[in-house]
Amino acid sequence: MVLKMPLPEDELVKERKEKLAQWIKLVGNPYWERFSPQDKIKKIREKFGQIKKGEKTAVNVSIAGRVIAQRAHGKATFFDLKDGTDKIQLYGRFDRLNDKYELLSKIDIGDIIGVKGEVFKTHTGELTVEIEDFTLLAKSLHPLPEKWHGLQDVEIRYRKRWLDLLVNPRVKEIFLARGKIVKTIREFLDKRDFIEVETPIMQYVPGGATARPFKTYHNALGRDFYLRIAPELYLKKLVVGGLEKIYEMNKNFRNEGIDRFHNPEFTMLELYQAYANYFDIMQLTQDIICEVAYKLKGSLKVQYADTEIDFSPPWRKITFKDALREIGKIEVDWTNEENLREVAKSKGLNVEGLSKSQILDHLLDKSVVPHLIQPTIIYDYPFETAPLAKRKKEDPLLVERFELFVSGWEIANAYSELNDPLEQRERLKRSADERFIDEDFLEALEYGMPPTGGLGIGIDRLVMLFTNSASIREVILFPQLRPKKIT
RNA sequence: GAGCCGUUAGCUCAGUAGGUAGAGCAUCGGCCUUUUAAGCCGAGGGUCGCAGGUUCGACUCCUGCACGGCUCACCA
Repeated sequence: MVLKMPLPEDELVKERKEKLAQWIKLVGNPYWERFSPQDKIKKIREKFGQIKKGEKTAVNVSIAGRVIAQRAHGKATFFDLKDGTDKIQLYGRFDRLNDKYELLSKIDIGDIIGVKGEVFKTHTGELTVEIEDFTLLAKSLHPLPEKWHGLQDVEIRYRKRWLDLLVNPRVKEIFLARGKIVKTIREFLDKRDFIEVETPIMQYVPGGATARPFKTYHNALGRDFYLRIAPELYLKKLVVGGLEKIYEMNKNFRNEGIDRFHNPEFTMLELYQAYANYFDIMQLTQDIICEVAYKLKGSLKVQYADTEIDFSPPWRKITFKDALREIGKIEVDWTNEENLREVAKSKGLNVEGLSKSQILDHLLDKSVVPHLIQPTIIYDYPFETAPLAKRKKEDPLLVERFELFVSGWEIANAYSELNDPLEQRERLKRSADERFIDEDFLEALEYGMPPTGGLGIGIDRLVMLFTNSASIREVILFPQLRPKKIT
């Protein structure tokens, strides 16, 4: 399978290559040029935005960026130049540039140039830099997508994200927001004395969840590895080691279906706090997400699609049992497996070959979760649904677990960690594939892990919510697509 | 994995009840020294996703395939 498409030698590319060759002959190799812009366009706009129409500033600036539009008028030419901060109009005139004006006509849309010149405002009120000198720094050998409609083809947008970012301003906004969300979370946790750690992505035993893993092979060690499906077990080993407040912003890999909520590699925040339980973690989750909303939107109300989501605390909290009954309209005694299966069937679920915990999950997913538009916490799950969670003292058939749902999706999953090593061994044996039991983890627990609260937040979905994105692919820079086969 | 929809110029899109294609932007040439989706005149650019089939003739109809989107299934 050929993954790389050769540059199509179409007319447009040929023309630009010829222009580059001409430029090298006349001026020199642009790729060797150096240019240190002293100014940023946004700053220039802030400083001079208010000057009058036709006013000249006598202030020279030096800026660099990409040409995104051109309007030639014979002996005068306008360009729009975009740097990392903003865009501004350039104006070049023959009687100022003389011989160099001819070179200016060799500049194409897409080229990266450095410019020195005076800031002024045109008669029509457009803040402009009059070109006194300019340098080509990189030639664009391909035409840019159209200025007005941008790049619409989602497939090209994802495969050639550089183009998407260049011409679709909203895309840049999404990823700036993503960066800000992640930064906000880090700052929040740092302030509360959490330590950021990194644990192995290549694991011998893929634990902490039950998704299908990706497999790989290490030559020198001569054995298989799995890409992690969750960092959970490693993080708890660190809690045993005395790191009492830790988090990892972790990429996970799950070998499952791809849809608008699932990418094979995705980002989670996982954190652990010793001497906390799931109620402490509920509070923490609420605090983190409210902080994100404030920092990003300046408000706890967020528009998603045609719904306003209000993160104002306290969030609705309801037990698993009540959620099934009140929201899902399901009356079931799940301690009676017969009854559970019957009820699930009557709700249209195909329960063939499903375990009890899977049926419980499906019941919740089908009948309850879609109704949870405003932030809702469901807590006290049947113990079968979470083999790493601690049982409730008052009702050992339940575990101290909660999940946060917003907009009908799961955003966070958390529990009081099971720290009884003997029970943990039993619970894992019962629920997991023998091969996938991490003995090191169990041994670590045997040394004694303090009572601990743990939390996982799906970062991609959180970013979807806060950027009003319909698909996870919109918030991942390079989402997974099939390689395009070229014959 | 299944169903539905999509794929036409570099980009955004029309189109043919079956007679081998158009526009705008971009590009090239000409005019134009304050335009800004600049304007005016002219030009080039397409194996209509790929491969078969039906037909005198397929971009159009049929089948298969590829890639993408949505829905479902799968999925801690």
